[in-house]
Amino acid sequence: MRLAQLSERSGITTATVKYYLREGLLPPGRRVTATQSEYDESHLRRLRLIRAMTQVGRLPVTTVREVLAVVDDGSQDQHSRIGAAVWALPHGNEPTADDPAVAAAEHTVQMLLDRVGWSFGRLAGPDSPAYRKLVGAVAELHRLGYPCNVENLLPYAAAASRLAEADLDLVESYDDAEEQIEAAVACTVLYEPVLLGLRRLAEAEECNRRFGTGS
Amino acid sequence: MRLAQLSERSGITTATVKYYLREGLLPPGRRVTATQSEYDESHLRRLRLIRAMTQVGRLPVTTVREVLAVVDDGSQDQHSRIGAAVWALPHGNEPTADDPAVAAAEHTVQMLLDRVGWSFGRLAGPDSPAYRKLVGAVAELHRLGYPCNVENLLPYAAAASRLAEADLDLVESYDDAEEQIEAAVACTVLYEPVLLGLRRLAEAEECNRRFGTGS
DNA sequence: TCCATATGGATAGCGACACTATCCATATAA
DNA sequence: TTATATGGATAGTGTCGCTATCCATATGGA
Repeated sequence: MRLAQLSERSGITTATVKYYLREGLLPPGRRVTATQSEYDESHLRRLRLIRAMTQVGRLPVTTVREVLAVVDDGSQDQHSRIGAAVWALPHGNEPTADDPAVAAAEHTVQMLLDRVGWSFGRLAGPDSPAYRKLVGAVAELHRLGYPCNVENLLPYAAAASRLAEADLDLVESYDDAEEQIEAAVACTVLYEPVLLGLRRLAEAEECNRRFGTGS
Repeated sequence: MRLAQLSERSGITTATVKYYLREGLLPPGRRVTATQSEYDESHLRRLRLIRAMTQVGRLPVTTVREVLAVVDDGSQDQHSRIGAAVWALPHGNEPTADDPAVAAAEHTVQMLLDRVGWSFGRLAGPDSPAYRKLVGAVAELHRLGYPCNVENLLPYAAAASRLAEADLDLVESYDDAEEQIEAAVACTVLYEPVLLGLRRLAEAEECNRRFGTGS
């Protein structure tokens, strides 16, 4: 498969594919002559993964590059790579240090994690993007004066726990190791808008149930 | 309170406050002379709400304007406004019509909603942003070849349902009508990164439990 | 053999967006 | 009186994800 066909089958313009090549998101094809390369199905899958992260997950390309580096890192064992790839995913504003709201948030999060008994090994330590992201979000809630204590967070943690089981089940349904990692990344990202959309629908439904006349 | 103090207490530069005034996100202050206005606590709360939506929710300003229009719309009753404000919140790429993946997604979503028994009145019909967002997300999963049938979605819907109860409980804990609406919007937006962060931590935890040696 | 077409590579430009900086006439507070 | 602040208008900035253009080389069908 050459560039034009790769572009056609993926629905991405050649200019954009070249851009991804340039940025190191898409590995170069197998050089068949000095000025031509051959691409295969793995390049198609990679393009899908890139689009999932950029278009759906709205991750900046630098983050995508970091995630893909982990996906491609053959020096780690399979399970570490799944964890590490998801590890690298989060984005968004990092919380600023030396902020009292951040310290309070960190405390809240620690109590929550104690309460639900998440031990996190090296995959989700206090330096992991997911943890930082969570602390930043809780800090923002504190800063804006909205309630966010352990009691408020518990239902969220319980929900997250059940979703993680479903997610990992789905990942384990793949046989190929490479596809498992890609699925872990893609599904983590792609199910986010699903989750947020369902939550909003559920809020509307609950609104109706509590207040609505139904009309 | 005048502009400089509003800026200082909110931590937003005067230039940006002026920008929000210009864009119609922040209502003008009470004109005290020809060249000066007086701002109050409601302006501070409004600024917090704007920042929650723009900084945390990453909503474009046009969307923020639409949401705030509903928040300020006195012609509707309280409960409709809560629903309507959350209704207007979603953003992101609208699914393109005449796409087979969208049709399939719509079918899947319909079956899911049947299954969980969400009736949605006028708050969450098939034209609501939340519904469109959900369909678009499911379509993207289909398009990229990842499994997303009713069975996959059920745990997500169940989780969303429980979270909605917690969210509405929190909203109802406010006494003031205006604050209830603001809290509904703010908490819907502000708890999103919390939820996504917890989900990623939970995935890491589940990864550890299934595969990890712990070390 | 010839030549339209495609390729990889490099570089510059674009459009959207959320601010940000500057300027100005007026008005206020010390 | 005079330094400072205000509302208002307008233009500029920086980031980011592409997109368009150009070019020397190579291919492959007539």
